[in-house]
Amino acid sequence: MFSQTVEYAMRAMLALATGDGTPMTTRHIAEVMKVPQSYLSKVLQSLVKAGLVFSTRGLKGGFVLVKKPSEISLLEIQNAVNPIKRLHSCPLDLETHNSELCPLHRRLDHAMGMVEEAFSRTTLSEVLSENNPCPTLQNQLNTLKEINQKPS
Amino acid sequence: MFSQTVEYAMRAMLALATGDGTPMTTRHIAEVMKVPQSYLSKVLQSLVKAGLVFSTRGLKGGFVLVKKPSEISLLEIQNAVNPIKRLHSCPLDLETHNSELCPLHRRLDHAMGMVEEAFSRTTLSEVLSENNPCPTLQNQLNTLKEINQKPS
DNA sequence: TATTTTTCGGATCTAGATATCCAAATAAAG
DNA sequence: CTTTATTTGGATATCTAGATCCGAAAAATA
Repeated sequence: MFSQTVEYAMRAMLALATGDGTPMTTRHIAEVMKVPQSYLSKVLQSLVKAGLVFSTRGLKGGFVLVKKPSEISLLEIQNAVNPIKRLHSCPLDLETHNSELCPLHRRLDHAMGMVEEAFSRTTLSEVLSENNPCPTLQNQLNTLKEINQKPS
Repeated sequence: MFSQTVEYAMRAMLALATGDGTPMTTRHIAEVMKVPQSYLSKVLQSLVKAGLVFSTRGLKGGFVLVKKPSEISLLEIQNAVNPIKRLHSCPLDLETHNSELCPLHRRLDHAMGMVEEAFSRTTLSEVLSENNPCPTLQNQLNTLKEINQKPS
């Protein structure tokens, strides 16, 4: 139901949210978050264009978040790479600008609205703050933190 | 967010729900519901395979609902053509069969769950029963009823 | 300045969703 | 039995998401 690109974008943003302010490279994010590197490169470009991420080229370059993790919602990420298209008029008759939706599309739009709202209420820091018995993602993030702390 | 195929399937099921028990042809549904006929033909085949619709070939043939409109939910239609894939384990580590999801995928799965529930609570007859100031879909359905009533 | 590391942007490839077309099977009706 | 109307299923075409590759631009460092 959610595109693969959105999944990758959210993983990448979570990775960046564990950062310390120094740029994080595509390669690092890709390895730890298990995202195909060459495609992640495109996803990150979208996030830059959307204004969620700042990039610097060259040696010691990479990506950092523009805002604090507590100020970035899942909805912003979703909309940056794959905007949710809410319904404003019945697709059966696109020419009339009716303010009301038909019963079917009111239901469909309402479902999208629920997702939008849930995503808008969830921030990156909220996701990161949760202690979870399922270790998979947490492990990836911890690994990333260790890599960041080592000057290598 | 919802596939075009799901949209077509729901329109077709609504059309069939206005029927009187005599088979309705692909062409009729396609014209009134403004769905590409040749593609609708494939969508209807999916609905038949899923057991939601019964088909008869030949002259006077067409499609009828297997159950009453009040017993058919939007979720059944969605799942017939494009099943919602709930998350049961973190996609980052598919091998472990963890019962718990990581914080990110718990959120994503929860959003899908809300949609599933909303769709499961909505039946075709519920959608049809709503009076709506926006006429578009209602017009299509009324047109269809008139066509059905005429022996032509 | 030369070297190294990185993002950027364009070209391309692949797979799946969307869509079309047609011959074969099936059923009703003359 | 023939004709007509219909679904079925296969082949195929088109479009978009997902994914890869590479040269050019940019930045740090020696």
